[in-house]
Amino acid sequence: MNRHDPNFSPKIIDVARAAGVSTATVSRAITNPAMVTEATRAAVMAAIAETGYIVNHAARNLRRQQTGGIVVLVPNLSNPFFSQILSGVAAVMSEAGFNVLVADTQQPKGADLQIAQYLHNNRADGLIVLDGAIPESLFADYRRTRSRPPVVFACEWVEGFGEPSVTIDNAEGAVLAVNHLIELGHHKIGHVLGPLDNVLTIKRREGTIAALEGAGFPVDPDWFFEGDFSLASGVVAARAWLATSDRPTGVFCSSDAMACGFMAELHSHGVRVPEDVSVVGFDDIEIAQHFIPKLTTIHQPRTAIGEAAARMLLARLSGNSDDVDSVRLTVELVRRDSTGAPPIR
Amino acid sequence: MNRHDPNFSPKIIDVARAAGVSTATVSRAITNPAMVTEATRAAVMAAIAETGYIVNHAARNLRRQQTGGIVVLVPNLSNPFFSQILSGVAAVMSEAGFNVLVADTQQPKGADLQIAQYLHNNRADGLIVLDGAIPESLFADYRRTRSRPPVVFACEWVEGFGEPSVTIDNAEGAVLAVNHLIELGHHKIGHVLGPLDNVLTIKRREGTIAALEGAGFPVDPDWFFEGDFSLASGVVAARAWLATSDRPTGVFCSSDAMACGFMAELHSHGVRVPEDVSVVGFDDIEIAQHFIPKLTTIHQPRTAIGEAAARMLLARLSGNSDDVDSVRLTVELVRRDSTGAPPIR
DNA sequence: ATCGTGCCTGTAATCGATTACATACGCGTT
DNA sequence: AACGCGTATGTAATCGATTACAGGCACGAT
Repeated sequence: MNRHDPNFSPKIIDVARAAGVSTATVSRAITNPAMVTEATRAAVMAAIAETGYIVNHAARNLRRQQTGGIVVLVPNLSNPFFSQILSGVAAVMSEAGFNVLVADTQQPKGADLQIAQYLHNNRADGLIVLDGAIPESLFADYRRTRSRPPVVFACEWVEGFGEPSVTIDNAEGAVLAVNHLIELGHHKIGHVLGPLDNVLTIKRREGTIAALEGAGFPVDPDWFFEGDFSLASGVVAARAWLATSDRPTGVFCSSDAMACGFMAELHSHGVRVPEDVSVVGFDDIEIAQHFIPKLTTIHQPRTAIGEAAARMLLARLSGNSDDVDSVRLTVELVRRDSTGAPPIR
Repeated sequence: MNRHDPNFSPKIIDVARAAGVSTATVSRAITNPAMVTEATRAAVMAAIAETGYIVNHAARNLRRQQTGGIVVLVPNLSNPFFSQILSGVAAVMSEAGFNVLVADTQQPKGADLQIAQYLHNNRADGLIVLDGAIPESLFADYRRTRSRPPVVFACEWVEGFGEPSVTIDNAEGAVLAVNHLIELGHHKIGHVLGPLDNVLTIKRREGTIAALEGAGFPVDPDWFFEGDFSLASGVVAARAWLATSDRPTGVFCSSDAMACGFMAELHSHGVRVPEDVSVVGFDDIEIAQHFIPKLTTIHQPRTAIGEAAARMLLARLSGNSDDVDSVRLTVELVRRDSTGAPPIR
């Protein structure tokens, strides 16, 4: 195996020889150009081009005591909501030269063990966590060491965990949604929730109740339907709504997916949106503006969330800033066709 | 920094000492249990548990001349279609102990360079490529070396590339869709295509034309609308359809997203589906069964595609099988509410 | 002329696990 | 008793880049 062998992959020593310098100089020319002369740098760069050298990351990482990658902990990769955040993360991170690893936290097979590994040690230099439901127990070791990789939460977070996060104002979003219904004249307002122990569910419910009470409207437990953010659970909620004797005329769903499932099921029972009932979603996923009717919803900037989280992690990795603070991005109401005045009864 | 320092992370030598053996034996006990005595193995395992040892992957990878990871080249991460395939890949790969790296092939910033790196060298042990539109030039180096990482295509592929793939029978899917419309009595059948240079577009168009010609029906170029698989392009196609004087009564869209955009736009112009026009999609994404009307479409097993691709790559990585053959998974027609008899004119 | 200072470069140790090679031991054969 | 063979283990080289440390050189100050 020499330089004419098609399998030959040049090492730093080959570049050094070609440039007539030492390996140390080559290394410096690559990672810290200011340390070498203009002339040497040029010679090294030429030698690199000539030999077709590419650094061996395993060797670099071993020596530098890092991994060159960050991992994103995603609950349910196949959910488009998360994949768009992942997209933002990947854009920023791969530009910064980091590998982006993904791990699905809801994978049945030993996901916990895998997550523990990522949290604990040397598979990744940092993590971005999109899942607020990581079991406490997994963090036990984490808190104990000081050499733990930095964590940034995005979207969801773990209350009281003490690591920075990039989130939106979920309560505010709910307030916007409910106030919109109130302004349209609705008096009886319902809410389709996500999983009860989910942080987003909790905040959005708080906002919903606050807006309702602020306007002096009833908060009827019969009008709160539990879901899990999925399309299918929106369908289930619609059936519950149909089975309610005194139905709310406006319904705020805690995700667009649930709103779509909700509307789809109502439609197949002959209930019209917005004539019979108004529906507001949350997220503004792509389909929202193309659904029939076009869905009024709370827009969250998903790609921006991912990018912000990535930049925050980058800041923490570069070390000079342990003072990174949590960021809260703004949400806004997007009025479309799924909301209107309540039916005149 | 000793074993009582909270930053101390045990090395293989610490385990070796704790177990009273050499590092070589520890290594063997971990990776090749059959090579050591029952008793030694137990002692090593106990020592590992006691010390809390976790292997340093950078060191292992350096020595083994591998990276421990595979990369998935995804065109547009935020597309739910791809993220679900990614999900299947991740499930299989992380269970097999591989890191799963993702890279978006459509990222503006030097994506090409990044892809070239992945193809060329030591960032990944293998790749799964979901994008059939990777520029030929990037493969130039790849073909030249024999030490290249194995590649498996999934969904899309590069014609004549000579690496195995996991695909569906796209032409067959199109035939199923068109025949369904024909059976319902449609005579004038249109087709909304993806990007013209896309392999899926090409195969699906071939199937469409074959089915049409097989039934002795006209293939009218005015009834073929170019799109790009996105919702937005479905909207554009609908406008084109509306502007056509002699409109097809049945339209087969090459993706569900386009079908939804198509139907949404028709709806806002007062055209009813399926009364005025029947629409068939392709993919069977989650929203298809909840859209209004529920979308008749061609189902593809996305998670299964990802899993199959991952297993195929695993087989190639384990080396013993350079004889892995391409796999073609079956598609099927799912009849829902967006298709019906053509209008009586 | 001598010394100090700063800049650039080279030598060699280092990161931590794997594995080629060497050794030691036990046991059955001749 | 000597030998061969197989199994289990240890010793030390190795993967390839980074970087601590040690020169060496030029230039200005004394």
